[in-house]
Amino acid sequence: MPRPRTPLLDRRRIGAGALRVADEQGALSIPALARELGVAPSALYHHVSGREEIVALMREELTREAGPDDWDPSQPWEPSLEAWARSYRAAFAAHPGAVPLLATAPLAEPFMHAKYERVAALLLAAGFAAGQVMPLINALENFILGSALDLVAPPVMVSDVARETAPHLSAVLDGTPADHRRAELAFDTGLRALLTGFRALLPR
Amino acid sequence: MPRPRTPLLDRRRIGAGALRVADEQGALSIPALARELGVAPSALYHHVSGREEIVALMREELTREAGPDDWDPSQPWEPSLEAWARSYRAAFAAHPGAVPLLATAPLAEPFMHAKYERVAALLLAAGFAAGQVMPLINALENFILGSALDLVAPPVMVSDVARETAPHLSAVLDGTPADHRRAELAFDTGLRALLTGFRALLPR
DNA sequence: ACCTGAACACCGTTCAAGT
DNA sequence: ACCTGAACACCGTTCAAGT
Repeated sequence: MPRPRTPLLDRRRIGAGALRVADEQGALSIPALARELGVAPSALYHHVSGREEIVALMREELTREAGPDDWDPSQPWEPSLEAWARSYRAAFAAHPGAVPLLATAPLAEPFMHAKYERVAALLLAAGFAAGQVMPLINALENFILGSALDLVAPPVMVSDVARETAPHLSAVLDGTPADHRRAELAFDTGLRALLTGFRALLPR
Repeated sequence: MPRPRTPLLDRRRIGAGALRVADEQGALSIPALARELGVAPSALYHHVSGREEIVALMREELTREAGPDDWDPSQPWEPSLEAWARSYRAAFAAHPGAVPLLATAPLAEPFMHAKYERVAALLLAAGFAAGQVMPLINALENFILGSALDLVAPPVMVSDVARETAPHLSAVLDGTPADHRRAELAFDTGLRALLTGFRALLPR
């Protein structure tokens, strides 16, 4: 059935479909995506330039699902920035299978400008110098990206032999959760530390 | 020439060769690696189980190049931890083309135990609680990983149209370097903030 | 034990043909 | 404009054969 009266595909559907495929299979292939969308692989190339653009559409869809950042700009900067970081990471956490594909580049696409604009306004209003703001956002983003990858990291296993040669490592690992709370704890710890460090930069 | 008297390949050479290929081509393929090493692609499978293991060998080689962490354990924890983080990231920075391949998982391989052991010992000696140490290391590692990816991130471009809709973003971008110093600055800023935040966790 | 060369299934992309 | 089906170059991996 060539040329259906109402198009089977559009960029939005492609992005969302790719995200589903990556979620289910832990990887993305064009044939798998075409199957998911009920079309032939070649049909996709009428809407996107190639695989790379599909991944960009996945990022766009992910951001959409993260929801609007509707935080109140009159609120204090710290809880607002924290909420932004958490929702950003939560969006990744909702798609663990897609993380290795998506967390390899910051969401520096045009549709992200609105988000950056609000964060920049927030930090400027908080009293940070203009030259400080972008590095701060950048650093926080790096931490979030790395923490997203940490969501799908294999657990650190210390073998019994290593127990003798690495007593301190063994000791600190014993006191650390091995399940999903490990990554949560690392994220919480780092986020808190970053915010504390940011606060110390403000004039008093 | 099958079965040379002295083997053409070993795991060490494979890891180093793969790193060179990724550096030069920005990607790794088995045929390209085989060409680099002067063998047939199938020869590789006598030494590694597959592509995934080759990437693991690349990480191993990267760590080797980062050099031994020979910091003095009697030194204060903060400059030592900072030096560790910087050398870790510098290893990535030396192989920008390989970063997307390598920065997707923490170096949680067995050969990393020695490194973790020393950092754990350092932080315990500094007075951090046993339950705090692993989350701290984990958080720092996430930041380093994200910062490594940032090394190869496309520059954030704000078009002229966006200038009107995103005045704050435009303002803070004007005060930020667009070249390689952008990523340096973000890393320095985040690292400093993290260390400050860590310090605040210590009992006084 | 270590390498080659042929072979296989699969992938991303292109393009002529159909409506 | 939008989809199909055939086709192409390429990739990761396997395996029999050679020393």
